[in-house]
Amino acid sequence: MDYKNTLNLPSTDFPMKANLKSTEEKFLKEWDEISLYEKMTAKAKEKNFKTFILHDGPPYANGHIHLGTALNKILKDIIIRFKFMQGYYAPYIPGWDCHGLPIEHNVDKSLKNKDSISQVEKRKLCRKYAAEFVEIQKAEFKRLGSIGRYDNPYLTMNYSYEADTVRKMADFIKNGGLYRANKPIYWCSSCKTALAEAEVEYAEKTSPSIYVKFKIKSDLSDVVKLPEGKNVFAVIWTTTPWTLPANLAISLNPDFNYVFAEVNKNKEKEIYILEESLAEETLKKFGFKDNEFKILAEVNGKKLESKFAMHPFINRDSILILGQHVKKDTGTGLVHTAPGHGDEDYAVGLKYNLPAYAPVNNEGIFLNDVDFFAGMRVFDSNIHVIEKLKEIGALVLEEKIEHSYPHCWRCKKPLILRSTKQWFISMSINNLRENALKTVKENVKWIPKWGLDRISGMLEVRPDWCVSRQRSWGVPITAFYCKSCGEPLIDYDITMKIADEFEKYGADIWFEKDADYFLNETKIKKHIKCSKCGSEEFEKESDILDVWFDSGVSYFCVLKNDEDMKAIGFPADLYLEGSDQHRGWFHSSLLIAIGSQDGTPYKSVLTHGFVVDSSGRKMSKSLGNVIAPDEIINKYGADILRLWAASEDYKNDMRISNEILSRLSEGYRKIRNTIRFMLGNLFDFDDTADAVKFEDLNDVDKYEIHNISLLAQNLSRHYSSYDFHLVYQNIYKFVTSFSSFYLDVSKDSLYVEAKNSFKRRSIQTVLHYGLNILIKYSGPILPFTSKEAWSYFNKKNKEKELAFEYFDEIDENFIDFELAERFEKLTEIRNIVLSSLEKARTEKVIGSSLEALVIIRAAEEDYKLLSEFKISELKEIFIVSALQIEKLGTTNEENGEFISEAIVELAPGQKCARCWTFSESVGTHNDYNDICGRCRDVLIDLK
RNA sequence: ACACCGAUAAUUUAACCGGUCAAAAUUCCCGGCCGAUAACCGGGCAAUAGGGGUUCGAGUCCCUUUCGGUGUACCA
Repeated sequence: MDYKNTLNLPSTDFPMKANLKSTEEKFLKEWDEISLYEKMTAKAKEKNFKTFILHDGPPYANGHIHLGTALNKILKDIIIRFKFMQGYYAPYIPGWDCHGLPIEHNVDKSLKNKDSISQVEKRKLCRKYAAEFVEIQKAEFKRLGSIGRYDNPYLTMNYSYEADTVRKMADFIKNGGLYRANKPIYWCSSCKTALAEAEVEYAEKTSPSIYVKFKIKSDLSDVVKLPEGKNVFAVIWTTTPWTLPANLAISLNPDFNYVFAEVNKNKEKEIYILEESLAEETLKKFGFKDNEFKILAEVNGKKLESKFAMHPFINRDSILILGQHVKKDTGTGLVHTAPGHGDEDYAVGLKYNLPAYAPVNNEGIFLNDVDFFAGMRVFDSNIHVIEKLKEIGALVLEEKIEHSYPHCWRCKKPLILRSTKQWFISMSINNLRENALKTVKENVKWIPKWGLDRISGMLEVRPDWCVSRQRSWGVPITAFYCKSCGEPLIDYDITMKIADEFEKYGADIWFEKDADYFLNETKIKKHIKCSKCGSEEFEKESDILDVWFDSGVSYFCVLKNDEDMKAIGFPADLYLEGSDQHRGWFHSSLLIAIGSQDGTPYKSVLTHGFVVDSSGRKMSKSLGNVIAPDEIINKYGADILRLWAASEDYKNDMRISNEILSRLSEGYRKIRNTIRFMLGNLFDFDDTADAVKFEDLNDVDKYEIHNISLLAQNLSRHYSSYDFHLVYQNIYKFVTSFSSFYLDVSKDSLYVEAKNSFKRRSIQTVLHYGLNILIKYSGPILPFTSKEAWSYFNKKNKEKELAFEYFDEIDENFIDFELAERFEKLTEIRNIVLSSLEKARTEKVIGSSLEALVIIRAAEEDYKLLSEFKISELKEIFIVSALQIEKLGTTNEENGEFISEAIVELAPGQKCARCWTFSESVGTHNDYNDICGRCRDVLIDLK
């Protein structure tokens, strides 16, 4: 007879095969229909939960998302979902960075003739372009399972955001932090704009490396005694020959000593000035042999201050000045100084009242009044400058040098330093630098903690923030210039009024109306006059703000001014971005918030590493190792991608490859299958009617309740400290051990015992308890799979959506370490039994372990432990049909301890056709002669 | 150039403050089961990047080399 139908075999419709792609798409539609996120927030608000604010750093609205952005969004989503389930009100407002050069670039590229279009029209195109990518990325983020206020995100190009950006700038006008100056800044000749430090990339570049001699004009007799009639030269080194036309000085270090070396040059003797320690080496480099040069004298650098040299090819003096920036690791110890083309040059030039002379236009072309090189592009001119130097005999040596050189982050072309008039936010006014350094140390938790060192290091050395850009697509700097004298006018009240205009019409209005509109027609202020010349005619500033200012102001626009965030949003509990944002968004947000006296914008800052390939190299098109999120989602599903994001420690770089993903899918399948098996065994279980009280549970069951409760506590802890890889690790470890021990052991009772038997209900109670925890704690990481599992989980009073559920408090009574210890010791004995069974199996004594009779010859301690259990219990735990326990003699001594051993024989009796256990009771019943007594009782009961 | 981070079996992750033979799982190999079956169970193989040092004891601390990543930057 076939007894299969009399067993309680697992039954569930939860499919074994996930088919994630299509179920995910189905669920996304459902979530959209029921407005999942809105319901979650409404519910949390209603319950007056504590708040948790994760402020989204805006990705740039250009192009499709890549794995890096996907990783970031997934991590954020895990946190948001966890916080909600933990009973927080955790509103999440995603944002996008919409202004800026890259978008303007792409719009320019799409135009046939970019100069034929007005600024206003171009801005419209940029807005449209950005809006399109916001929609594309929004769909891509939602596809990852990310939830948030996607219906109403923050966009830096929203009118209200643009207005708030200007209002925040107004704070800097008011407190004097914003100033205008003519000084060297990074300039991209191709993009024709100034750039900030955050927009500069360093790349290897080959440059000329030349030594040039400047003839000394001044009389040096008061300093040093030299032979009459010899020309004296200051020898400098530079890698940017094109800056020589702008040379105004030569810098020496006041702490260095300089030698006068006589050299034999074409049978004539001339004298070179070089730094003492570098002289010999350098002269040899120039080709002079030991007997071809002679050191005549040595003087301190200070002595040469304010002497004059002659510019090699321009009729102008070059003054010798002193500066600490002169080093002796490279060069000659004499530094060519062009205050218009270098930071240090500018700084030292200030002391000597040298102008920031930079005769180069915005395309990087020499102005018309530059002798010899007018009209040339600066980098092209290098070779001509060298030619010129050769021609006039001023070139001492020419080489090539490979060095890292600043490049534009957008067009990847080399940058130049060029002094122009720009707007800056001062690091010193209002003690910005000092205050920022103080607050990052005292008020922010950095995870990992080296984040503090990183941002502090940057804050310590960074120059004033150049915030103006010579482009169209952005928020204008609301300054004016007097038409007759050029004096700038920038005013707090006017700016605040302009902000109101932006609120209504967007920043576009700045480009549509003329200066008069803002200054007079709007009645902002009447009859404004130039403070310098009294003229009433003004023109508008054409510069816009750095996009880092836009995004940096997000805490203000979103956390302080958004309807949903007001009063609860500031400061944020958490900022979470890639570790490159220490110089980006973390930095700009901080400077703005501190600079405008709003306080620290974040309480903690969490950073993650970058996505790299399986061998640890970064993904790049040229290496061909780029994987698109889309590809992974279609092949494996978003839950697998999320599991990947959770499974690795994101504080380091995150490796990804097809192999890694397919390994991960195995892990996923294990978790899914265990859930499925648990579901299958609960098909007839009603938790309110059938659950066994904890006190009454069998010991093994109590032991598992202990394990599960401990698991829940650990998971909660790891989630709270954002250690998702430990969450995954723990879930996974639990699932495998639970499956191979408890589930395996329980199968017999679950299948064979009567449906409503205590034993079966006791186990089901554990399964129900465990499944509830397993599904809930998988929720933040695997929202799709756990939603699906949840829908099959029969529990009274449960929410339809897992996302509406909360984690349950763990009853401390469920945790019993003493009990656990007993079972852990028992597990050791079980392992001995299992290995004996394995041996017997190899020897073909048995196949299934149920064919076995096990005789345990137990050592003293083990014997004591075993006698605390009933034989029937132990039989189940070892999954054998018969068991005998004996005390061990004196053999088997190892390290002075007695080790228990197990002997395996074929079990007596016959195999029960129903439960497969071997029993002597099989064949003793007339009514059911092929089954055991236990099964017979169950069947009789069934009737 | 400098600073910081990282490198654990074929793969991915563990190992608290330095403490016993470095823990899992997946892959692979061997076997069982055929009532979770594109499943389940048992067994086996296999690692601290290289070299030094501190220590009774080091994956863990220090130095160094290699590789990878990130950041900083006045190489004029």
